[in-house]
Amino acid sequence: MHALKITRAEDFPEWYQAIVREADMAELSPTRGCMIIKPWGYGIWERIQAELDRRIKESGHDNYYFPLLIPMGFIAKEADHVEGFAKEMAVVTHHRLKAVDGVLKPDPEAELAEPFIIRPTSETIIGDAFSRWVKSYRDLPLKLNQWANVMRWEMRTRMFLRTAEFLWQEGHTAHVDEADAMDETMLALEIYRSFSEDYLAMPVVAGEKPENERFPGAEKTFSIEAMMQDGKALQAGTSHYLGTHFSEAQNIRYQDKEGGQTLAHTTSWGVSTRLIGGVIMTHGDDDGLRTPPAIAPRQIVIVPMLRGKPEDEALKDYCAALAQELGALTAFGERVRAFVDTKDAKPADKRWDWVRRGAPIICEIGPRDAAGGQVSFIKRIALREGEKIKTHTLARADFVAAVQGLLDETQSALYAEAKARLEANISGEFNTFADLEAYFGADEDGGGFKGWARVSWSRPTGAALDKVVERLKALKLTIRNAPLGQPANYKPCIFTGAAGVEEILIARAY
RNA sequence: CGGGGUGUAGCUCAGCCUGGUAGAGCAUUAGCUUUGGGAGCUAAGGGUCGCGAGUUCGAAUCCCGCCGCCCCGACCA
Repeated sequence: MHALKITRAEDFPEWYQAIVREADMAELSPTRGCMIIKPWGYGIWERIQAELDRRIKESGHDNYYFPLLIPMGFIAKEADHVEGFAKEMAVVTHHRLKAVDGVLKPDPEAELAEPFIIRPTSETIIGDAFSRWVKSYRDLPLKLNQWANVMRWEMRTRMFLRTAEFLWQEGHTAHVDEADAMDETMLALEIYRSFSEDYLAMPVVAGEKPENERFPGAEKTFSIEAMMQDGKALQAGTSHYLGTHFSEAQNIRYQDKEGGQTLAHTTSWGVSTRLIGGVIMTHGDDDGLRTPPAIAPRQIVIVPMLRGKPEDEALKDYCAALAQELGALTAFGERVRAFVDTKDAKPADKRWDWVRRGAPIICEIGPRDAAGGQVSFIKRIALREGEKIKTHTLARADFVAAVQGLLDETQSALYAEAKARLEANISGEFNTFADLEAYFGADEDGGGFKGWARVSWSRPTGAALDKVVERLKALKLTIRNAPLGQPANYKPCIFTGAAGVEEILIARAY
C-alpha cells in the first residue's frame, strides 16, 4: 500500500498532479493558470533561491529590481523578440475602475495612452537601462540579476512546469565583445549545470539549442536538459548569447579605447520554479516526493508518539532537546533543519504526511525511546523492506553523530539513481531515421517510457531544418540540444546521410 | 485556439439515460475504547449539484449559452 493513490506506472501525469497536491506543495488559485505555492513548495524555492543567489553573487553579479510593467513600445523594439512573445502577453490598458449599471468595469475615461505589458521577461526594460548606464568600455562588463515574477499567457498550464505566472531569476549582462559575452553565457550555463547536479541532485545535459529552439532575439541559446522518470526531457535552465540584437534595437553603445562608438554584446539567462517540477519528476516515487536534503525545507522531522497522557510532556522535552542538538549541526554548508511536529494529529497521519512531502529523515519517538535514550527513524529513500516500513533505531548520541552522513548519503543516492537512469537511457544506437521510427513510433499513444537518442546530424538550417523538425514532430520528438563535449568524429547525418558535423539529443519533451 | 472528457460535501465518486426536492466511502467534529505505529465503535456537522438563461407544477437530471479543470493537438524564453 503506497502513500499515493496512483502510481507512476499507472498514469504519470496523474501521479504528478497527485504528488503536488498530496505533498502539499501548491494548489490552483482562482486566477486562471496561476497557482498558490504552499510552504513545502515555496520552502524548496527558498532553498533554491538562497543557494543560487549565493553562486550568482560569487560570480560577480549584483541584484537589481526592475518594474513588473513594461511600456508596450519597448517590447516592439526587437523584431524576433516581439514575434516570440506577442501571443502570450497580458496587457494593462486602464488605471481606474468604474461601476457602470452596478457592474465594475475599467473606466473608459481612464484608458492609458500607452498600455503596459506585464513582463514575460525583462530584456527590453533592462536593455533600456543598459543604454543609459553603458557609456564607456570602463562600464563593462555590466553583470546584473533579478529575482522576479513574470507572466506568459500560456494556453495550457501545469503546476510548476508551465504556469501563467511563475517565479524566476533572470541574469542580464553587457560586454565589450562576443568573446566576453560568450564566456558569460557559458559561465551561467555552468552555474546551472553544477547547481542542478550538486544541489537538486538532478543530473542534466548542458548543450546548445538548435536554431529553431532559440530564445526570440538570441544569437545562441544553451540549455540544461534533465530526464524525467517517464523519459521525457525537461528544459531546466537556459542561457542566451544575444549578440548585438538588443544593443542595436535599444542603442546600447560604449566608447571604446580608440574613441569609437561600439555596440555592446549582451546575454541573459534564467531558471524558474519549473525546477521544482523537475525535482518532483526526478526524485518522486509512489509514496510521494523524495526531497533532496539540500533543498528540503525540513531535513529531519521528529514525530513524537503522543498519547494524550501525562508522560507526553517528557516526550516532547526529549524531542525538543534532540531537535536543538541536531540544529547545531551543519550539512551542505548550513545549519541542519530539524523540526518537531507537535501538531495535534494522529502520529500515523503525521508520518505519512512527511513521507509524501519527502522529508529525508523521519524520526518516530515514543516513550520507550525517550526512556532508553534512543531514536527510532525511517529513511525516506529506503522506506520499505519488502512491503513493510523499515524502522531503524540508534542510541541518541549515535544518531546525532550519524545525521550529517545520512543526509549526505541521501543526497548522493538520489543523484546516483537519477544519473544512472539518465546514462542508461541515452542511446547512441540510432544510425538512420528508420531506426528512430522503429523505436519511437512503436507505441502510437506515446505513453510508454522512451529514452533519448544521441545522433549525428549535418546541422541543416532554414527550410531544411524545418523539414527535419516536421519529421521529428510526427514521432512526437524534439531536438533538445547539442551536448557540450562533442566527439572527434561523426557518423553520417541521421536525417540526410550527409556528413555529420554535430551530435544532438533527440527526445520527447515537456 | 481545435478534438475528446469532465465539473455533485474538504477528497474520490454514485445518482443523470427513464425529472419528484441529494447519497456513499474517506476526511472533519464530539464521546468512549485502543496505543511501538496508516486503529475501532457511536453520534453529529457539512452541498446555491461550475455559472446563467430556458422547458416544466417541479430540474443535479432535459434544452441552450458561458466558464473552469484533465487528456490529445497547435503553441510554448
